[in-house]
Amino acid sequence: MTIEKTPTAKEKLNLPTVHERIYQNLKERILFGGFLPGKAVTLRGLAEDLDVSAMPVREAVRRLIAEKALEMHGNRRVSVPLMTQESYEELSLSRRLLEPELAVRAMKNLEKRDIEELARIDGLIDNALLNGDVEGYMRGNHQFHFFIYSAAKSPIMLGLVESLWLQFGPFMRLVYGRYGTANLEDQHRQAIDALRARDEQALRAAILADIGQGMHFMSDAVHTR
Amino acid sequence: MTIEKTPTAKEKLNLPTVHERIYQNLKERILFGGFLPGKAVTLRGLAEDLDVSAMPVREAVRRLIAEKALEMHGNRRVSVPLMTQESYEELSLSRRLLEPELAVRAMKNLEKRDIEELARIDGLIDNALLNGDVEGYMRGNHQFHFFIYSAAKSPIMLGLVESLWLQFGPFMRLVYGRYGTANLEDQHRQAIDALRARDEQALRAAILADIGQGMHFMSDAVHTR
DNA sequence: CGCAATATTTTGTGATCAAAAAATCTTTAA
DNA sequence: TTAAAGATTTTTTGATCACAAAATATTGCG
Repeated sequence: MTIEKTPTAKEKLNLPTVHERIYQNLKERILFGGFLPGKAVTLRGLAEDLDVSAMPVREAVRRLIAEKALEMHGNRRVSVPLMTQESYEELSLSRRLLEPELAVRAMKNLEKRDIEELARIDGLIDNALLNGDVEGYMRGNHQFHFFIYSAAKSPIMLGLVESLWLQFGPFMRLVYGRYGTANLEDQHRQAIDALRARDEQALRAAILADIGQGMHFMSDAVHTR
Repeated sequence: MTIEKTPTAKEKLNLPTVHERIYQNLKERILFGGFLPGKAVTLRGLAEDLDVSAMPVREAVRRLIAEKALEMHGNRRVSVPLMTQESYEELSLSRRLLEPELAVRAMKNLEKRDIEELARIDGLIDNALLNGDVEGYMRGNHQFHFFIYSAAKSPIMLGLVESLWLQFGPFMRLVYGRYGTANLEDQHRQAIDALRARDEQALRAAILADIGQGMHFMSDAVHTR
């Protein structure tokens, strides 16, 4: 009988390194509202919160800086970036350039049951909207888009788009927290229909429309200050 | 009389931190041919080469991994990524989506004397091509493009494009090193003309043509293996 | 010779600490 | 009271080390 290597706790949870775990933790908070724009971030502070040494926090934070999810100032302080009109405009344009393309590339890989899964996620989003559950909406919306984009099997473009989402996450949370989710309507159905029909043009239009609504909502906030 | 703080060597050279200096060093090597695809990179090895401790090397390497300039494998080893047909295709598409847009955004900020500077850089490129100076060509080409793109004052899009260039740099160097630069023709003049005429459509076409030639040259190499 | 088992070396990871830089608080003088 | 000067604290940065995991080299056996 061969001796089975007993899986360590690490392996069970699929969390190979500490800095990776910290990275995922921080990324979630940035994407779904744990960190608001302007929030100061210190290595020591995070290390104490998360009960680890400064080293893995350092690696996770530097990675997020490289991904533009955090910002390092001239004085070496780190914070969650504020949204400016210029940044907002660039993010919006970049999304419109990349995301429809990614969706089209995904289309040929999305089977019937994948589209059912998307419909299920869309149901969760509707629910969150009804309940005014901002975090739930943001999680669902992210899941919906990246379920599609991941199917494109285009890791380079996916990485570009992930960086964009990290950059507007905190601001989006701020806006929805202030104005609520009541005015949001679910724009995902057209995308689902387009995927079912395998209609490339309709899919592009649907993704553009969805980006348009989300970003337009933020556009108001960035202009009125 | 006030006591002037004597500027340290660091400040003179504008190299605030060690890891920043290492980062710039590695980035140059990746962009212009110091590192070829597949090359293994170790923290201790680089630290010894550069005569610093492992720590700042670690930060620089992790940053480059986040920017997709280096690749970390499942076994935690780091290397310069190999080019695959899929990667090549994604890089090409991403460039075609982003760079013309960036050039158009730059156009309104490029004055007459900026365009003269571009013509000067283009002259250097011609020279390098004549002399079969691969590194000189790559440096000039990079300088030409990023002189334009930087004028767009669009840091987010610029960051996306920088990541793309880091990803094809090593492979481009490999290809040009193998096939020479004789077959390359200078495609920059149309871009300069379009900028002079402030013709947006012509500028888009010129940037697309330049991307097309550079990437097509690599395309041959990635298919024939 | 071929191949599996074992030993050695190499390498990334995480903790700890000293030094430098920046921010904050305190003091002092007009 | 206010603002500049000085002292204190906080924070990042870089070096060093122990440890674990992976790769490589060595040994031993058929």
